[in-house]
Amino acid sequence: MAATRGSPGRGGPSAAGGRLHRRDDRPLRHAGTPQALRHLCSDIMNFYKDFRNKIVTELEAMTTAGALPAGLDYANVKVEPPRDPDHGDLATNAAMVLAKTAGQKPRAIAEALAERLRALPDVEAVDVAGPGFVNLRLVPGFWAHMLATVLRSGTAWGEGNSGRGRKVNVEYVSANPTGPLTVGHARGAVVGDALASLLEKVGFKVCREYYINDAGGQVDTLARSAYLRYREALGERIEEIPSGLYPGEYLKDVGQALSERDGDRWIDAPEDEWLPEVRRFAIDQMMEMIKRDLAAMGIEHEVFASERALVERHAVEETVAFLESRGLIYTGVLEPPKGKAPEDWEPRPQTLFRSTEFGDDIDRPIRKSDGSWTYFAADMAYHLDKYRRGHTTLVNIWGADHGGYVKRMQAAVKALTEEKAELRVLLCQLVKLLRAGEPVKMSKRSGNFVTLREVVDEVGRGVVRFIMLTRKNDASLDFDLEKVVEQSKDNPVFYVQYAHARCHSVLRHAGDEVPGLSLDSTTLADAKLDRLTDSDELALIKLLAGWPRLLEGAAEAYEPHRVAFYLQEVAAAFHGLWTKGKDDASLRFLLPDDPELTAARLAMVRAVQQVIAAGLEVMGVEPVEELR
RNA sequence: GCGCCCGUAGCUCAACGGAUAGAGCACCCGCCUUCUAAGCGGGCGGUUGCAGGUUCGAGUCCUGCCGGGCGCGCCA
Repeated sequence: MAATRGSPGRGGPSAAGGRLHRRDDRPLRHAGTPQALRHLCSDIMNFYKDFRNKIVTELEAMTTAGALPAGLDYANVKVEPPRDPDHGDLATNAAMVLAKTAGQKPRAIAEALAERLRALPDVEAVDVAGPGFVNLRLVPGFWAHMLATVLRSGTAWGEGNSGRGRKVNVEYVSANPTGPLTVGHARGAVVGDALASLLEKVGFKVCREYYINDAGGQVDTLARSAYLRYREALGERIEEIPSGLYPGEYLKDVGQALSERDGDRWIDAPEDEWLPEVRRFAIDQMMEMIKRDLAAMGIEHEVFASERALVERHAVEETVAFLESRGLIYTGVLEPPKGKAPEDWEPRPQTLFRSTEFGDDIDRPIRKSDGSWTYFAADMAYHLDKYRRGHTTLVNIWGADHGGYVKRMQAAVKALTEEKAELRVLLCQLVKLLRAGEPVKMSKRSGNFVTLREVVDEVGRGVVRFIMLTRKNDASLDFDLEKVVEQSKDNPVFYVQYAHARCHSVLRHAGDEVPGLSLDSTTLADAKLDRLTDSDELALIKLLAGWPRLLEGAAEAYEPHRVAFYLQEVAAAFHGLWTKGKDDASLRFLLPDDPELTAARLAMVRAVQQVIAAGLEVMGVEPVEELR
């Protein structure tokens, strides 16, 4: 029953090995196309990149001047925020990285570089610290400028173009059409959907996809189970659901609907007559239910791919023929697994795919003994199909119980695409559903699990989506139905939403307390933003300025949960400032005696509100404007 | 037995190969005449499971152990 792909997960083992590396941005040649414009835009918005370019330029100048040898590799030169804000706004490791090949001491390179960087615009101070870090502090005016940029960019703030319009296929949920979605599926659903949004946000063309496993034995079981309910709907008394069939009560609806459509047409028919039709009917009903449940979560897939359709159009044969032509299919006998009860084991010749040639541990069977294809064979055909539709970056979101399936699928993708496509798999760990600390018992309706719908109906879709992103996907997650609706700082959903609502609260009051101010963000961008000088105000603005970088990093690592953590940081910084205004009235946002400063403060508040809203949008959570 | 994932404060978890490993909870001490105290500030708390290795630098990468989870020929 766990036989679905959508279990909870893990974030990315392959995070380090992914092919989504951003190359250094080249100077722009043609500014005519929208893409080029966007590229230019992203360089300006992610100021870390901008400064990295400037620093590399200075390093090249040092080479020209003879201070550094030629032919240095700048690939490892990084520009990033220092961990400790006291060290400045930007730090670079350039001197330490280049020291060895340059044959100079890191501190010496650092000093020379620092001297040059001091001359750059917007740079207030540069110093060398530790083993050779070069720390830059930027002028306050730079942050005022950044804040204005945030406001002028509006909801587009943070969008980047590291994806360069490349296609990415994200396959997620892909639950078997044998029952309603469960809480376990919810995690994969949310992780996949948020990842897709994240990738879109940085410029990938994303296809959201669902693979319907409608060809195996499980859907025959579904058909037989539904048939029983059909007879029940026609008045027959069903004592007990035989073991091996699905007992879930949701199938009563299917039986009822079938009886209404077909009457008693199948009641005396032999199984081989009714099964195909009942199966199709039941699958359709299940998929409608699943789509409704996904819609309740705000999830909509672009493509629903059917395993049965692949089989019926002989795509599997075609796929296997391709592999055969490459000499990758053979008949052989596998070794018995060690350490596993070998009781019913007997050596048996099987049709095998040489997945070991592509990194798998053993070769994998592609045919069952009844001659039909294994799930794996069909899945290979499916992945080839994705590739042929133009996707060279494939992402699958699976439950952790599918971990053993990853290598063979990656091997298959390598073989089928001749290494032109890459498959990355995110495994989602289990979700433990609790209520006030106690495990929640199974649901009768689903037959086994608490359904996603039940949970969404109880706590709301935004809460489900946010909580599912509060852990890395490879860590298990406790979902406590009581805690997640608690209105306290312990509840991250509430905490972030509260910050957003507080922003709106301030903006609502602004008109009364300081009349005549425009609250429009582009107007606020023209406020005297250099009047924001408090260290916590600047810290907040710097945090907002880091949103593009956060997005790019999260997308590159395939870790949508980082957005949730970032929003908690923004919320904390904002709540902190709020309370600071309680202690020190001069730090209040609304100051009737100083409309100019008020406008600047409101600009900051508006920017916080915008960034939180943008982050929640990536997560698929609706921001609330009021919490009372 | 083999493969994959995980192991960080008492608890739940962060940390882009970087500087003195960070939050929250719990515990202790503070902050509401004022924009939502549904909040904020401070204190306490660590040999990042163990041992090696690579690196200028390792919680992060590599190897080996220990502990936990998942998986391991015709289930999907």
